[in-house]
Amino acid sequence: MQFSFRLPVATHILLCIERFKDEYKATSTFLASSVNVNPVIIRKTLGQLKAAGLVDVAAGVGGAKLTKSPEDITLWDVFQAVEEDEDLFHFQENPNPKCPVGRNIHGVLGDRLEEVRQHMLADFKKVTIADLLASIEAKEAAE
Amino acid sequence: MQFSFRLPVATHILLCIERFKDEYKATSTFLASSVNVNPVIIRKTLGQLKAAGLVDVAAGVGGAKLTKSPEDITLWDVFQAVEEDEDLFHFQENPNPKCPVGRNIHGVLGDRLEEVRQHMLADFKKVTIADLLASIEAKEAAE
DNA sequence: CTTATTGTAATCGATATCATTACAACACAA
DNA sequence: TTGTGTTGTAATGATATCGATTACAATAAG
Repeated sequence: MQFSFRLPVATHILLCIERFKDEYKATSTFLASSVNVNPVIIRKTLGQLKAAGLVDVAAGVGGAKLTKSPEDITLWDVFQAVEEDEDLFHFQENPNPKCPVGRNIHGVLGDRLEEVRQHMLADFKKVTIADLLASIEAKEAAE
Repeated sequence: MQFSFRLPVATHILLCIERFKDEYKATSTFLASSVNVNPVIIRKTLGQLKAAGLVDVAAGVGGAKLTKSPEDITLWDVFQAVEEDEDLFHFQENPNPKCPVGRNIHGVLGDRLEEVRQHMLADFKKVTIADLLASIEAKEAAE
């Protein structure tokens, strides 16, 4: 069980926009060629990033730009933009209310799992687009 | 995007086995009536917990028992028993190798996300079946 | 008006999950 | 030995989600 491609794809998009901002217009076709997914997927994801206020997309003329500096965009922003804000795990809707375990498990286990999720979100906040771009440049320079 | 029912169901099973160990034989039918899923799901999950060494299941005569004390079983054990040990997110298989972002994103972003996953697993280790049972008893006593 | 692009809907195939039925294997008791 | 209750497992079906793809109206600029 895994999360979908969406966070990695959205992150890839933001990195490409920033990395090539002075060289290429960031159209869905251009971005699709780096990520290697269908341009429609790029447009949908770009739509989510736009709704979250992370990018501006030029209708008609084409191209996307970041609305903030890459130091100010974290994986948390990206995750919130492309994933539903929901529990980490599914819970059985109707456990047996006559069983002490059944009638309390959602509350008790759900609380613990929500804490885990909050830690995960806090971790996401520690990583910025600028960090990732710096790591990429470092790797490029290394070899 | 969420993880499946499996961790909550498996946890529910372990809690019921322990909670009712002196009152009822923990058959798949009995457990199914508390969790409210099909007994076959219980048997499959019980099979995973058995493979992970967390329970003994009596073939033929029926019933399951914990192999360790509930203080020594954590959500990490349960998670490992029922979920694949894989990346948290899918990555695009073939990003463009001619693009500096495309050829480095898996390495760079994958590393950060793996750290997040390790933190999540560490969080799971902090919660035991005994903790959860204590919380349930506390809730029961409260009202 | 032409051109390139975005935004969006619709459809398709693939995959995963859980529910359910069915049945052989098994352990124990009468 | 036979009967009963149970486990282990295979097979099937319904449902949901995801990503790929096609299609096309709306948009902006020359």
